[in-house]
Amino acid sequence: MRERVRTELVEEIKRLGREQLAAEGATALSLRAIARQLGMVSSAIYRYVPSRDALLTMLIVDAYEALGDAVDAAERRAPRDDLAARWRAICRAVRRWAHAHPAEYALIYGTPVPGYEAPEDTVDPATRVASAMLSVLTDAWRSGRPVPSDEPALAPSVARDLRELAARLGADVPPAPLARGLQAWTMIFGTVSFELFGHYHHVIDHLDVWFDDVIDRTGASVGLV
Amino acid sequence: MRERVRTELVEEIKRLGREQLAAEGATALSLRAIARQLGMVSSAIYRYVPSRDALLTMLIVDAYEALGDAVDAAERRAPRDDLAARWRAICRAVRRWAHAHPAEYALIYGTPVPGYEAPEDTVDPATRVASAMLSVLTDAWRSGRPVPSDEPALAPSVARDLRELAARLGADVPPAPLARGLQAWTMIFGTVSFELFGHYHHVIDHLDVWFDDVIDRTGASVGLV
DNA sequence: TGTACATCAGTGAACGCGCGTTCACTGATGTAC
DNA sequence: TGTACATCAGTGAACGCGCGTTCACTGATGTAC
Repeated sequence: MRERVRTELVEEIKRLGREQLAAEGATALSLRAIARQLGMVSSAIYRYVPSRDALLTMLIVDAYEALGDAVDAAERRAPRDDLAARWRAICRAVRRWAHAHPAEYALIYGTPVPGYEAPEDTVDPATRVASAMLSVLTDAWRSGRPVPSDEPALAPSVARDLRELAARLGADVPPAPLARGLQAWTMIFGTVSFELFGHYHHVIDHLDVWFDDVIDRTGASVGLV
Repeated sequence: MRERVRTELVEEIKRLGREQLAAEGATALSLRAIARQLGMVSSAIYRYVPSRDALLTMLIVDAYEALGDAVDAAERRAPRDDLAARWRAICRAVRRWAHAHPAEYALIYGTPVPGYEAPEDTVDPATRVASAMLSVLTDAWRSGRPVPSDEPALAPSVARDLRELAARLGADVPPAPLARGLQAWTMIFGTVSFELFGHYHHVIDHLDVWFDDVIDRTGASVGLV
C-alpha cells in the first residue's frame, strides 16, 4: 500500500521538523532542510506537506496532544479518590514532558511564532491540560471539599467571565474556586517556563524540590492538597 | 561633534531594531533591513554596531533596563510605608510595560533566541524587577509584619538555596518568606506571559480586573496585602 | 587664518550561504479489464 | 496471467527573494600646527 509509506514519510518529516525545532527554534523550521535530510529534492516535500505553515500547525497540534496524553496517562495512574495525588500527577507530568521536549514546549508555551496565525485546529488540543486540572477541581467541589476561604472577593466582571466559562465547559464549579484553579494552572506553567527559559539561574539550584513545593502550595490554594 | 551624531545613529539603529522585533520577532532582526531603512548601504551599519548578536544584546539589556526603570518609577510614587501600595505599583508597572512593549517583553521573558548565548552584561539588568519586589518584602519582614503561616515546610535543599541567595543579595529575609516572594514573582510574570501569549483567549475577557485579583492574592500570600 | 594631515562615514562589490514555492517532466508502481 | 492505463513519487531548473560579514575604496569632516 502506497498509503502506508506515505504516512510513514509524513511522520518522518514531522520527526525531522521536531529535531529542527530543538536545534534552532521554530523560526528556523525549514522545508528545504528537511528535504535535504530525507535525501529528496526540495520540491518533493510538497507531496507530503502542503506548506511550511501547515507543518508548523501539525507540530503545534502534535505537541499539545503529546502533552495532553502524558498528563492524562499520569493522572489515570493515581487513585480516583486521592485528589492530591491526581493533582500532583498532572503537574509533575507537565514538567516532565516539558523537560523531555523543551523545544516543543517552547513552541506552544513560549513566544508565539511571529507571522503565524494559529488556525482553529489548535484550540481544542490546547485545552487538554486545563481540562485535566478542571476535572480534579470538579471532583473536589462535588465531593464537598472545603475550599480555602476566599478573600478578597472576586470582582463581578471576572465572576461573570468564569460563570460563562464554566457553562461553556459544562463544569460544575462556581467562579471563586474556578478562579483559584486558573491561577494554579497559570502558576504551574509560569514556573515551568521560568525554569526552562533560564530565569531561575543563580536563583534556585534544586528545581525538582522547588517545583514540588510549588505543586503543594498551589494545590493547597485550590483545596486539593 | 561627530560623537553626538554617532550616538544618535546608534539610538536610531536600536529604535529600528525594536520596530523589527515588534513586526517579526527576534529571529527576524536583520542588520541589512535596518541599513536599508536608514538609507545606508548594508556594510555601513558596521560602523555603529559590531554584529547582529551585539545588537541583540543591546536590545535585551535596554529592555531589562526600561522595564526596571518603569517598575522603580512606579514603586517610588507609592508611600514608603504602604507596603500593599508598593507591591501593587510594581506588579501593575510590569504588566503596563509588557503591554506597551510586547515584543521587547517577549524578547526577555519569552522563548530564548535560539543560538544566542546571553553574555554576562544581561545578568544584572535582569534582576531589577525581582530586586524591587525583594525590597518591599524586606521592608515587610523588618517591620515585623506577620507572614502567612507556612505549611508545608520548605524542603532543606531549597531552604539552603534560598539562604545562599539571600546572603548573595545581602537581603535580610529568611527562606520561607523568600520562597513565597519568588513564587509571587513567578506568578506575576506567568500571568503576564499567559495573557500576552494568548492563553487566556476564550477564557477570561476582563484581564485588567483578573490581573488585579492575581496581584492581591499573590500579595496576600507574601504578607503584603 | 590657512594649510597639511589624520580620521572616519559611507560606498559598492563580492563571498557564500539560506529560504518557500511553482512547474513541466520522467519513470516506477499499482489497478482494472 | 498479461497488457493498457492511470496514478503519483520524485527530479531539476528556475523565480525571486533574504541574510551576515569582509574588503579595498572615496571623499567629506574635523584637528594640529
